[in-house]
Amino acid sequence: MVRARKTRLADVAARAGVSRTTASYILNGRSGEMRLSDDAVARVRAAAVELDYRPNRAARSLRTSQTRTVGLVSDSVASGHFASRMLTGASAAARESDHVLLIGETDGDPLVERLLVEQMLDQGVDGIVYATLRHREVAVPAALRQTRTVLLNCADPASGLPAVVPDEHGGGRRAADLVAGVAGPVVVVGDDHEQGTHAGAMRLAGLEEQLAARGREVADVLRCDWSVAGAREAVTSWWGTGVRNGALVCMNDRVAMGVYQALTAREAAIPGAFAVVSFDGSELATWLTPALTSVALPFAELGATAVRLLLDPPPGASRTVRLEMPVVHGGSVPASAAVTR
Amino acid sequence: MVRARKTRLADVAARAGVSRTTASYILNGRSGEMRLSDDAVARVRAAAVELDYRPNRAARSLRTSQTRTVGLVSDSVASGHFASRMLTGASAAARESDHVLLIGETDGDPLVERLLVEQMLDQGVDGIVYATLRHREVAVPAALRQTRTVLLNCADPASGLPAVVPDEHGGGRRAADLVAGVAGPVVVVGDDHEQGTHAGAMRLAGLEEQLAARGREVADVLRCDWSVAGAREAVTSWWGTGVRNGALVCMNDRVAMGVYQALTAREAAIPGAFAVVSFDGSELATWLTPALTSVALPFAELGATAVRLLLDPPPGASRTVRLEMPVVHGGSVPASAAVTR
DNA sequence: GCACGTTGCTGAATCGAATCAGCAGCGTCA
DNA sequence: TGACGCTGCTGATTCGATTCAGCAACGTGC
Repeated sequence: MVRARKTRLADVAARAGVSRTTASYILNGRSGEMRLSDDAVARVRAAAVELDYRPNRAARSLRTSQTRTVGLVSDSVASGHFASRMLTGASAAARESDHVLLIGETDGDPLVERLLVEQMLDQGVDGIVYATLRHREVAVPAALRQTRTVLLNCADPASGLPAVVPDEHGGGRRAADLVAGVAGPVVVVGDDHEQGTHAGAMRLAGLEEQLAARGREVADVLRCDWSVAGAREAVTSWWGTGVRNGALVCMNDRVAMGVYQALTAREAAIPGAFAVVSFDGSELATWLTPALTSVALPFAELGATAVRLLLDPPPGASRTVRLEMPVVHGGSVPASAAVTR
Repeated sequence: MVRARKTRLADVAARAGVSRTTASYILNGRSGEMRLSDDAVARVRAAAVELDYRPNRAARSLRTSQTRTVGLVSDSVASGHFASRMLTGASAAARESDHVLLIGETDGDPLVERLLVEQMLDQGVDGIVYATLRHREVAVPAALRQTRTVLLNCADPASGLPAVVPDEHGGGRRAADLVAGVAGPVVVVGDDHEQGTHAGAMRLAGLEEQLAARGREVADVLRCDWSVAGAREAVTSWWGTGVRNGALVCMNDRVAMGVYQALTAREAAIPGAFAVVSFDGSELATWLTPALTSVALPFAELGATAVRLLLDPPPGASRTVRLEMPVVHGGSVPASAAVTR
């Protein structure tokens, strides 16, 4: 806690033998806007280094009303096991642009949300990323109108705010490509049970579309919530239909874990009898045996993209950026089933 | 983006018919330090509400050199599947005290770490929480000396900085209590392979101590890294020793998952033949069948406690706060084995 | 030798809140 | 009536950087 008296701009200016004005312009890289001798520029630069000058952000913010600060408000992204990587990506991207990332969670409470947004606005954030744990529709709080906002992993059709989301539809098509060559029926496990969640419906739509393009179809959709137990039970009762091979497309990795449990208990071989593919690409996919082939949510990239979009908005940008969902290959699909485009 | 011209303290003062000084004292709850009429106080309060006055943080920070901002620097906490809850707890605790939480990750890169800490110091954070994904020893960067610092999930013996960590030793004793009544040998899966990691050694020490107190002992320690595959293989080769019942104490939930896979493949019943307990208490524990009984890392509490310790340091505080690891009960230990203290 | 343009800077105001030092006005008391 | 003390405030400065407007000093041309 030995904090020496900080050097101010005035100290640098004095040491370089120029005025604060001159020093300010030089250190902000705006010496071109003034006629300044190379000598003066060099002296100021040297003085800044020698004195280890670091501008006082509060003073700068007061003058410029910019804080080099980005807020990220979410329902519960930090609590999410995998979605928290959005924070990793977002904070890295903020750092790239010499900003810092402020985070806060509302846990879905609208009152907390309002207070949190106001708190961030009070702090003078340069913009806010509004994120959700699950890809879904939202209605953002009105206070967000007071600053620049980018939605992350969600959409607010009413507001028309720019958004960064995973390309669930494209992901569905990828899943189709993975299983198109598999013998036996293609069965989806876990329909879109969650109100307002985009993921399920869009993945399914992409899957069906691309399967159709390959002359295949979804034979069955097993209804269950997106949980291990739900999927296990769904597959267990479906087992009674007598199907003994095919492809099981799971709506997320937890569902796939339930599917593994159900199949393993019945000594059905993966990928021998059943190919299994999934969505999420979480670490869980690598823990299963065989490792699960999963169409991944690029969370870190999503977070980083949202922050970049907030800080340097491209001129005539499209309002919604959809990021590709890459396939993380495991061993749950027979190699022979791979269909190249 | 319709941002009306903000109301300043001067506006409030004018509307209330007092000076800025008076308004400032009243709005900061320091009217007691001055002799002020109840009437003036009421008028200022009313004016502030009517004008929706919100102090400019930059101006306040410039004057007071406090920012109501806390930094959290970590190696890769946000990327951790479960440890990211430290962020949840930390940001909630920050909000409680009208602070906001700044986060940044270094990914273990010392250069990035230095830059990140400097960036946060430049921002004028009121303090920094230095966190690690795994509970281990660290050597904090020198720049942290410039501000108040609390370590989270790590310790730096050299610095003597206050720290908040899980009570791994106590957790080990809890695990002992869970399995002390189980028939058959107590076997530990996953020794402390990671350099500088505290968790393994301390859990094991607590386990052995409490088992001894109950007249039991650790029969075997299976060496493996703390991964699903490592644990699965370790148990698989241990199977050759012919032991067909007992208790398997896993060093974390992923290890337990590997143990489940190995046991299930051999049709060894859990908890019938083998009781399984673990450490972490992550969501993974609930995904396994039967649900895993696990001694939990209270990540959210750890994060919250660290921030509280930073913001209101108790006077003669002990330097290291150890938080209890609560048991999350699943079905992987036979009910009869429970030993009450 | 004087007007004029260019070069190379500087002075002073500003952002908005916090805070120290001080000061009218009134009542009281001798 | 004048000294004194109390009440209830206010003026002016400060924090540190940004930025507009302006101005010496010098060279050049006529």
